[in-house]
Amino acid sequence: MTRTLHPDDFLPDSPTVARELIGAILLVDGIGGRIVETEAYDRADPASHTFNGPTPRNQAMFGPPGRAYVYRSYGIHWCLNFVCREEGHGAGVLIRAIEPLEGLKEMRRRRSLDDPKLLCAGPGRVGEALGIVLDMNGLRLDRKPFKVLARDRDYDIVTGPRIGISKAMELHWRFGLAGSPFLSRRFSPASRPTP
DNA sequence: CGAACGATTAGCT
DNA sequence: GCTAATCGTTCGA
Repeated sequence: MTRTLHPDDFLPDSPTVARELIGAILLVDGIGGRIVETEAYDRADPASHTFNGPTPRNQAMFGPPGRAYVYRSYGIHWCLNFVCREEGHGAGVLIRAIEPLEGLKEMRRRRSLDDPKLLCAGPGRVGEALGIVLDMNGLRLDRKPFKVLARDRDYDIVTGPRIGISKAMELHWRFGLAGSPFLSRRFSPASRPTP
């Protein structure tokens, strides 16, 4: 039995939410799959878009929890985050990789790619496969076009430093489903499953 | 107003 | 492993 996540489920700190999201199902207009990799960001976090306070781009992250924060990465890719904490805090979770389960045909068409292991293995790839666009910025995650279902059981989780950043490398705020073939990158062998 | 810089990816060595 | 591609955001002058 699965439960649709409610905005209140996103009130805890972002590393806690990022960990809870491993194994959850994310669908956009019915297309998507199981979340297998996430990263947490917080206001008091030099690597976060919100570190220097509110700007036009990051306003959604300072809005209420349980909403989408969509941003353009490297002028090319649309990346999806889930806003966490109480309104005004500025925290969120980046969705970095998904195990494709629903709408494989449409995802393959959007990505011009067959290999399911590469369809959603990275935040930009997730954005392309799920059809994320800027119009979705700020939308509630418990309403169309989104559907987010809580994980149906416990999963073994691995952690490590976040990818593609140069600050706060000491924070191990990247979370992954242990052994998943759908990760954007392997976790360091030194990273061990956590309880 | 100009310029540097990315929470990345694909393609090549 | 290395780098070009590509453009909106952000910050300093």
